Amino acid sequence: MQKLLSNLKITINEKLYVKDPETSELGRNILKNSIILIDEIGFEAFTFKKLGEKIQSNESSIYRYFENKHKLLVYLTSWYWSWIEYRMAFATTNISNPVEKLEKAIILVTENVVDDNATPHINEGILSRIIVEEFTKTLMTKEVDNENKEGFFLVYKRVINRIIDIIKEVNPEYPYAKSLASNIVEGSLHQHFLKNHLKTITNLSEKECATEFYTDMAKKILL
Amino acid sequence: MQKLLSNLKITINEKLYVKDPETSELGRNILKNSIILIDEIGFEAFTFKKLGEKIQSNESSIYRYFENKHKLLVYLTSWYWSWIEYRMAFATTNISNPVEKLEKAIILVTENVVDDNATPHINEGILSRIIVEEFTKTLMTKEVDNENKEGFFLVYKRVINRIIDIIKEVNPEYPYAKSLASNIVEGSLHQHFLKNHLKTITNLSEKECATEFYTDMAKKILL
DNA sequence: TATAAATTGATAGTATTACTATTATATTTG
DNA sequence: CAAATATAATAGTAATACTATCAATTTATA
Repeated sequence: MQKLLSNLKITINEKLYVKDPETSELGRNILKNSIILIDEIGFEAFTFKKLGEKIQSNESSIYRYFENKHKLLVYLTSWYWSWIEYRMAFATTNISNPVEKLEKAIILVTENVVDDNATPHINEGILSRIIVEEFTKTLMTKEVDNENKEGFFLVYKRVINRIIDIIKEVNPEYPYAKSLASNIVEGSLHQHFLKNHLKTITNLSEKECATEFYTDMAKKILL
Repeated sequence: MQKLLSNLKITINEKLYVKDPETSELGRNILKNSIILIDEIGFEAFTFKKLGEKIQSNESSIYRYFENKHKLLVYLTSWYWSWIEYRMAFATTNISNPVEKLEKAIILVTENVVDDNATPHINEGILSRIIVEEFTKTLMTKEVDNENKEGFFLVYKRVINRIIDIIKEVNPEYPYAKSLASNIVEGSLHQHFLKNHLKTITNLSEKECATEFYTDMAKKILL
């Protein structure tokens, strides 16, 4: 549980952890350094043993917080989408013009993320790199249907549903609001991946974000 | 659905295999059954030992064809994109109207794939399911930059480049031809994934394909 | 303050994975 | 028919992904 504003907390599905990592120093250390280590060596090479060495703690202690590294990754990605959802609620509230609301929402899911100093043990900038490189791996497993039933991806779906609702406000006649919303969110991650690794098949340049491309897309489709 | 010309052989980057699997019975058996087994149990659980048991051959024999399961998966996905590229060349050649050409290209990368009987050891229908569930994993590794230099993803990029060229023919003023093309190809895979697993955030229904959504998108953006 | 309870650390152990190496046995080809 | 090549069988290694046990330490509570 993380305080953002004084009264707002990020809550993560209890099934994702054995012991809530936000409740202890070791737990917060696991979160902080797993983000750094996954970013450094990639999720495939990441192990609890290596993390234990990094934080000068024991492998077995980490297992008391997370059953396995997959659930840790789902935890981290859930945290990220909660953080996006929270900021999206803020950014779009009290805006009456639906087009403007959509613009704000698209900015949030397409921009380059920088660290938000409100959470000392989570570096959102690094976490967003993990989202780009590893998020789809949390979905693309043989367990996805069971995990979906358990609510592992609820926050992610909630972010997309918020965008779906705004799209419907902008143009109630458009028949593919759901696909457009999920396409923008997932597509933006993919465009960021391409700009880092397969530069020839994206228009995004090194430090550019995907906002212009997807804002242009949404407006041409909906208006 | 077109058939491959009888004398046409799909050529794959030589760095992806130790011994060309197309040149022997065992090799073709590896290809055929790896597709079936990966589809059945998922790429994470797939091992050369299990494949050896399935084809009544030995783990060590499979290692003489492929260095590791990652390269086998890249081989299979390269095969798939070559097959798509070949059919796209056929489907779009001799069509003078760029919009019609784009429609044909979009159909090829968004439709539901059924087996093409021309290749007895590759079931394209099953292979396309693997593409939906596993393709991004071939890209999203820490080795992506090296492997990209080695040309592992050339065929995939060639398919996208073909679509980029058609988009430019349709509308030379549009500034995001590359991102639109890569978004359609990757996005279509993602929409198919969502219709199978996270149905609430896509408009595609069970047996529907992504053609309508992306054709509509391309036309609204480009025309 | 004493004691119980919970947390963490250290060590050991297991099954599986991802290979490599060796040798024997088929099969193909020249 | 001999030589070359391909495959099968077996063994072995290091790493991974855990589980279990027990001791040491910290924290809570009566």
